[in-house]
Amino acid sequence: MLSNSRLVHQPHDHRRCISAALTRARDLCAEENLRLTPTRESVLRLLWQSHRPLGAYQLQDQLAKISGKPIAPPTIYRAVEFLLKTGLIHRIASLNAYIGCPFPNSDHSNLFMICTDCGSAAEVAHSSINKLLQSTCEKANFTLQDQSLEIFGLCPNCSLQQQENGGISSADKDHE
Amino acid sequence: MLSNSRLVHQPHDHRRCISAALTRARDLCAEENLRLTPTRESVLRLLWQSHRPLGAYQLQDQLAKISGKPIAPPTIYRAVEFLLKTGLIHRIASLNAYIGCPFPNSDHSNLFMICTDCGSAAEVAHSSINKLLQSTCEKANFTLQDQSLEIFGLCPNCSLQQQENGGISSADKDHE
DNA sequence: GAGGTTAAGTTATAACATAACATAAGCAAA
DNA sequence: TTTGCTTATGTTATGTTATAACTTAACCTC
Ligand SMILES: [Zn+2]
Ligand SMILES: [Zn+2]
Ligand SMILES: [Zn+2]
Ligand SMILES: [Zn+2]
Repeated sequence: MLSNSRLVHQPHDHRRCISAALTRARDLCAEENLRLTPTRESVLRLLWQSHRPLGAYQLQDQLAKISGKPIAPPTIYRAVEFLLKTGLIHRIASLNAYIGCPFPNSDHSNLFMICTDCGSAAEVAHSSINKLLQSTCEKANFTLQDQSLEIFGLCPNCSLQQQENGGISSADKDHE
Repeated sequence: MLSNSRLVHQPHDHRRCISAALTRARDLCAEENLRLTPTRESVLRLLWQSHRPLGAYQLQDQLAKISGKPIAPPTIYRAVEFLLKTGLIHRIASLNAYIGCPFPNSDHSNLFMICTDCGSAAEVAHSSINKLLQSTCEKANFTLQDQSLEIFGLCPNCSLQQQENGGISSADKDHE
């Protein structure tokens, strides 16, 4: 099981997450002759500012602030489309939001563990889940093409806090 | 594994699907003292007209046609909200669409097998997937609350047709 | 630097969803 | 059977997410 759950949900040097992601992105684009333009790179960087998924219009606001000029929705959606296609980010359908992929180019489960309290989302690549789904599909004569697995609950941090103080939200706390 | 995949993807007397669903709904609402009003029942019936998920505005159009008067979005969303809360339907996040639940009141996987060709969606309750997810969450100290599992591919029918004629879409064919 | 290709800017609008407030229907007790 | 409470619906407006269509600019190749 390839998981970044521990990393996401524990204090860590998040600058390293960001720089590693950007390096991976540059390498991958160089290899495949794709253009990681300034806009695309900015959107990717924004998505790596935290381990929480961001919506298109949050990206729009933040990019406008950074670049000091108004940004129209298509600009964001085009960057997002590119990053999705190259596998550098994922879309989380139940949130209408996007998040950086910690292991592009590897095998994927498209499984996300999303905290309903703090909003963080951890991607998990889990080969036994993939196998189980695959065999389920085979039994049903269903030709599997893609999957979207989103599970909701309390991340380790928020679980602990719930137990400790009886359920006071930590939604505004940040644990990058 | 409790699956209605076979039923969904094979020719069957679909009137029985509809009437069974409505009977279940009436019983369930009677038991729990909930009001299955005409609007709510109409929306449920519309969602059972086929095994394809319908969006809110498709429901709006169709309900308007049936009732002979314009219907505003809130009417649909309220009915949908009620049916979701009572477990009679599900939302399919990646499609922004809704579909009737074939086994309300049972244990759920919230797992849908969605055909990318004909659009049909079959719900599957799969205890080993649930167990696997549960144990995965436990290992990660993640407190599972809810899940949304959507897998995409070709249903048995469309798989066959692809093999036979080399990939001509059957999106406009109906196999209720 | 001409010409093709890809990306970004711009404007408008489609598609999905909810807020807020007014009205009506259902129901239980006075 | 009126009163008053609760729940459901009607109505209008608006918020949120996503894309269409067309123009301009940047990039790359020859
Ligand atoms: Zn990924
Ligand atoms: Zn959390
Ligand atoms: Zn169900
Ligand atoms: Zn099909």
